[in-house]
Amino acid sequence: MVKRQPGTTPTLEEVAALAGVGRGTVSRVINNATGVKESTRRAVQRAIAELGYVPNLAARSLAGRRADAVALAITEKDWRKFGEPFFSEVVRAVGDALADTSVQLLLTLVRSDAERTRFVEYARGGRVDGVLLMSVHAEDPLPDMLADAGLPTVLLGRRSGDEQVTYVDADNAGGAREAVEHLLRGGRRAIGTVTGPLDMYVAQSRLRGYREALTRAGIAPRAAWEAEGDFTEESGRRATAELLERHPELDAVFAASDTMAAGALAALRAAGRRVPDDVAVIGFDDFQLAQHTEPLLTTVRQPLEEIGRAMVRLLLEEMEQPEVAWRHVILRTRLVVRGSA
Amino acid sequence: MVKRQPGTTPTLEEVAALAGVGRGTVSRVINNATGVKESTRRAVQRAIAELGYVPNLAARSLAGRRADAVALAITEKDWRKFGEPFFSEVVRAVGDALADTSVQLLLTLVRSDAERTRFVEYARGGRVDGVLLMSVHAEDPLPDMLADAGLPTVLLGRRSGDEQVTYVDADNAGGAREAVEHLLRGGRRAIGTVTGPLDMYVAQSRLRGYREALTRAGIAPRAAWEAEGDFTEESGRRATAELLERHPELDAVFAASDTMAAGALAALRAAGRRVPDDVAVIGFDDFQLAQHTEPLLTTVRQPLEEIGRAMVRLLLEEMEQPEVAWRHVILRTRLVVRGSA
DNA sequence: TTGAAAGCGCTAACAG
DNA sequence: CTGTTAGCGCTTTCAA
Repeated sequence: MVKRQPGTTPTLEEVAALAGVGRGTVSRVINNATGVKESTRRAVQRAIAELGYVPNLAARSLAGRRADAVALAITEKDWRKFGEPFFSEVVRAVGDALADTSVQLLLTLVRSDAERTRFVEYARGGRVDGVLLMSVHAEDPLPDMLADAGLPTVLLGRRSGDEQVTYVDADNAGGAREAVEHLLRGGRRAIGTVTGPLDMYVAQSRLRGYREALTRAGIAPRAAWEAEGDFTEESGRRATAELLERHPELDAVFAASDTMAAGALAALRAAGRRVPDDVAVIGFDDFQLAQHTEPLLTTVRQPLEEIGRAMVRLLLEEMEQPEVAWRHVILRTRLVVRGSA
Repeated sequence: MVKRQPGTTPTLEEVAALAGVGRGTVSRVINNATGVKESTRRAVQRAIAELGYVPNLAARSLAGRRADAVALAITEKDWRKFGEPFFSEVVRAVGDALADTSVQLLLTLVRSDAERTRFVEYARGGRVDGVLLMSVHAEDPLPDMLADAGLPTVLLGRRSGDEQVTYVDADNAGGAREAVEHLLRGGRRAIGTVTGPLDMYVAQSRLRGYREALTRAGIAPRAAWEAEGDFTEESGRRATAELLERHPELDAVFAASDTMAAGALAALRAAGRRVPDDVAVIGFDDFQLAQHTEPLLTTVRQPLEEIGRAMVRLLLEEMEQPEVAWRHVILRTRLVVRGSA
């Protein structure tokens, strides 16, 4: 690695010389500052065009202490998950939220300790104005490392009930409760659930919502009606198959993710059950992939667009109000009824 | 957006003061330069630890004209493709290739003209040392914009036969030829193909390889045996179904991607054909997802790990030898025989 | 409305 | 081996 041909890139100074103005004036023009005579502005712009000038961002951030970039770090050792719709949809949502700003979105992978160290140095080094984190596991120290360094940081989802870092989350318990209440209204009573991995807070919350709904309806939750998955389709299939075998009397299943709901459907059909006449299925829609499941599937919709927007908004607030220790935003989910579950 | 609390972050100067040395010495220590007495080195490191010092990267790149970061830009309007294994595998491969360097990998999305402009300014602004591009469409001006700006740029795949930007590609024609030759050796004669989108060079190359194999075997290629897909599973299914309907005599199918091969398998089975007794299928393995297809499927393996390494290597060469206009590397594919196709 | 000047924090030469 | 110095290219006062 060696310096790119020096002198090749025109500097602000050269633009100023060509336009016959001072450097300050050129700076004002490229930053759209007010108080520049229209004629000089045009002269400067002509010079910029002639030289093909592009501002050096390193110099700009050094002088202006702003990077005009934010990182979206993906901290997932299991790289296969990167391909999942949930991830790409979140990336899209955040990208859309930043679409008409001048802030460059940088996705980074943080899979190992070495990568974590490198990323923290990168972020603390002032190359980004803030960091968005998704898919953070409960034991991950990265959020605290960043927050302690004074970097604006926003999590998607929380690591525990008393997360001490700014986050955006969906109302997981409420959404799950609503789903199960829908089943109850439809006359179902023996409702099982396929949970997410229970070391994740999101999975705990959805399970809690499921139990609350049953309790409120006067039905005592039964551990035997709960089977744990890991948010993959295969786990949904397996967990549902187990559930059915142990409890043929189940007349509905609440799956804590859309992917697992797809697996649940497959398992039910494989077992010769009709859906939903025989057994109804509701999933928690992580990623708006309704078209991949079935039209008869009623789901709880997690508003990823809004989550993306909220993350960006919180990040801006973090930057502007460093006196706030942290803030939390919970977004409402929505029950989407399709078919007659 | 507002400056992060100024003065909050210790500078190299403060470290030097605390350690009682000059700034140059501190710089040497943090850059692992040789020629520093062990005792002073330790003193400096103690000061660094005490202050929690982290180098300011903007200042470093300004002074040193190096960003220590490279961008991997994903120029794909159709964002769904981001979730495909090919993409995530390439990202992983490049990430692995950079794993034990101090170079930070930054993924960026370039979906619109606005994003393209923003990214070019970012890259030209000196925030990255080079750019890797994947999934570049034939008409995309981005590679030329970057290369013209003097930025080291490496494409994954080429846009045409005489690509004038550095790229890494697989031997698509050779791989396809090998696949078809394998079918011929197995006694198949009526071999159809499902091609990729023919406005992409990679699809043209694989089609060419297919035709060459037939020609060499004394079989005249027939347009009617060729059906166009778009690298998706669904298109593979549809194209294969068409092929079979028009030409029930086909005894083998070469699919120009693994995804389409999966679709081809489904179509064959739906049509009641047995695989491979009745009709054999070979796919071009973009993404090493063999486990998702079938054990009986023989594939052409595209070496993504090596492609990632080669891209990184070429990028480094671009940086070191700006006098080379461009360079091309074609990697060998490998026929992986599973089952009896 | 504009020019001049003072840094931003670091690297790299150059003296010692 | 180590301190000093001169920038890197830009933003931002401060005068004019």
